[in-house]
Amino acid sequence: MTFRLIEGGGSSSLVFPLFDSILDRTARRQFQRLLTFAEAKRGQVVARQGEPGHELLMLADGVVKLWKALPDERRQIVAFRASGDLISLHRPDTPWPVTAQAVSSCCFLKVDWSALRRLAKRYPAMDRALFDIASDEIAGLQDRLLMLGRKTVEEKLASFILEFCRPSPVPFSVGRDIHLPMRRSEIAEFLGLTTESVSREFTRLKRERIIAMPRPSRIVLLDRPALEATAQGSHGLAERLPWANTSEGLPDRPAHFAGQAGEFEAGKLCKEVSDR
Amino acid sequence: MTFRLIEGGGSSSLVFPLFDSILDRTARRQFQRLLTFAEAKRGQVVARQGEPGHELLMLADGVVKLWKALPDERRQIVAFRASGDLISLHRPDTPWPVTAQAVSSCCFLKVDWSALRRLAKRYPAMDRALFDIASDEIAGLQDRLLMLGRKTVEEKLASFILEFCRPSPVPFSVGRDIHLPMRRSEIAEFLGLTTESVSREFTRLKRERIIAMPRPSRIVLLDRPALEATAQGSHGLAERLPWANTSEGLPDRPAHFAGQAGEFEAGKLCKEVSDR
DNA sequence: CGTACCTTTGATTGGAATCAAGAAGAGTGG
DNA sequence: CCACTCTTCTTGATTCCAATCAAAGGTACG
Repeated sequence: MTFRLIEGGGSSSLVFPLFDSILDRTARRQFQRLLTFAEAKRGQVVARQGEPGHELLMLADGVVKLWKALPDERRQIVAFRASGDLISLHRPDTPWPVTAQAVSSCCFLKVDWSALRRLAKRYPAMDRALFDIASDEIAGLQDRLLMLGRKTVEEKLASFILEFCRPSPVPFSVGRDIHLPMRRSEIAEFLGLTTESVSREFTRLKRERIIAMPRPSRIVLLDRPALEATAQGSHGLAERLPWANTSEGLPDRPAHFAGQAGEFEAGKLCKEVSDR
Repeated sequence: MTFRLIEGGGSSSLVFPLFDSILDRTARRQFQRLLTFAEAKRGQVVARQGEPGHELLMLADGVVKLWKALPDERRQIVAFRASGDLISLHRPDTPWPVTAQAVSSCCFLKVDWSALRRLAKRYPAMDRALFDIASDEIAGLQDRLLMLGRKTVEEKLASFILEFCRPSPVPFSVGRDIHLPMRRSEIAEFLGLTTESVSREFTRLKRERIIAMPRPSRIVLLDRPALEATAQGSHGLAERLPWANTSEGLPDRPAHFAGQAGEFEAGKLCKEVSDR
């Protein structure tokens, strides 16, 4: 996939997929003037947890990892970012909630939050777009919670591999040959595992002809359905409970609400409640 | 804490903490007209994963759990919601990414997303408020990822207890006596553990005089500092590495960027990149 | 071509899950 | 108010999956 940051001609300048569709010609030009360009090499810390976060960072090329750590050296990678992604979504007035570090050579664009908000005042669609992006991020994080909390090693790794070949504008793929820019230890820190477990599971998938690995950083999908089945937890092939009936004793009702109180009328309904 | 939904008089109507501060008198009245009231008893499903999510739900009283499940019955509770919270933040046009189920008797308010967005067009501050809320949600989820991926049983439970006594307008507390509306199994599904592990750990904290439990659903904090230390992973009391020096071989630089290219000038910088 | 890091593989340990009862609450109806 | 029942919570014994410990290939890079 080719990502063209800014065209030389200056005519049909594709600023950033993010705001491109919602801004008109004038706004895009204004937006561009706010941008600052920056680069980082593998390993470099782009933003540190706790530091003030006045700027919105947009990754133009490369891969970045976002992580948090405990007092000892245990680390959890919270997300990987690829071209086109915003690096982090946090309130302008709050410090960075994570540390952002380059996994491969990166270049990105910076915008000052205050300037962006001034612009957003005239183009409210920007705020809505930001909310939509944040919502997608939330949905992704929720999926990852399920993965971290409940999946086994094999399910975790299968999910991981699939996550990086899913959308059409694939971040790391060339044909059916996927390039993994991150190290085993980084995959492990993303999945809540150890390097050894990741490695062992890669070998197992290789042995079972589900993937091939010409070299450690390169993956070829041989049996995508099998990988998808593994990711969802079809261990051997048994146990396939219809998961609808697991709701602890509650009648499996189709409707949303049973209480379904009538329409709410302002000033009429006076409901005072205290917790317990 | 007492939460007054709508005052009878109709004068100083406190709609919802969420939008109350950013809307003027007129807007608040308009907003109120959009609201619908609903209730749910313990165990009831309020919204089901996959169903269309045209409505924004705001919890007025009670506790709700949001969860996802794997094909087998493994479940992960993604969040608990208490009075004043939005139940879920997802794009208006997408289905519910989680299932929302009442943990205790609840009542809440519903707003149709389309109507809300129409209103937001005239009061853009609403969109910004939504983004801020979503950002907070993201930060919380990131913390939870670290917890699920890297913390031990004792650290998880300590974190959990602290999470429900932190903010001043405490959701479930009365004085120093905290009421837990959720069952052990629900705590386990939240922490990525089993019921037994949760129970065992509660007993351990009790034995070590860090908490007391007059009855299973009631907790008294006896030694908050000890609990906080446990939550952050101070096992015995040893190992207290300065975590700054863990960055894999990268010089622990204070600055953000080394590349720090000069100002970006539109139409001048033409950078074309392809992944690898 | 050597060196340093990364990855893989093997042997062993350990922590949380699982399996299995028992104890304590909560709710019900007499 | 008190049996009776059902659910939830606690505790114990055992198993098993992934972490840890340890060492031997591979890869990349100067």
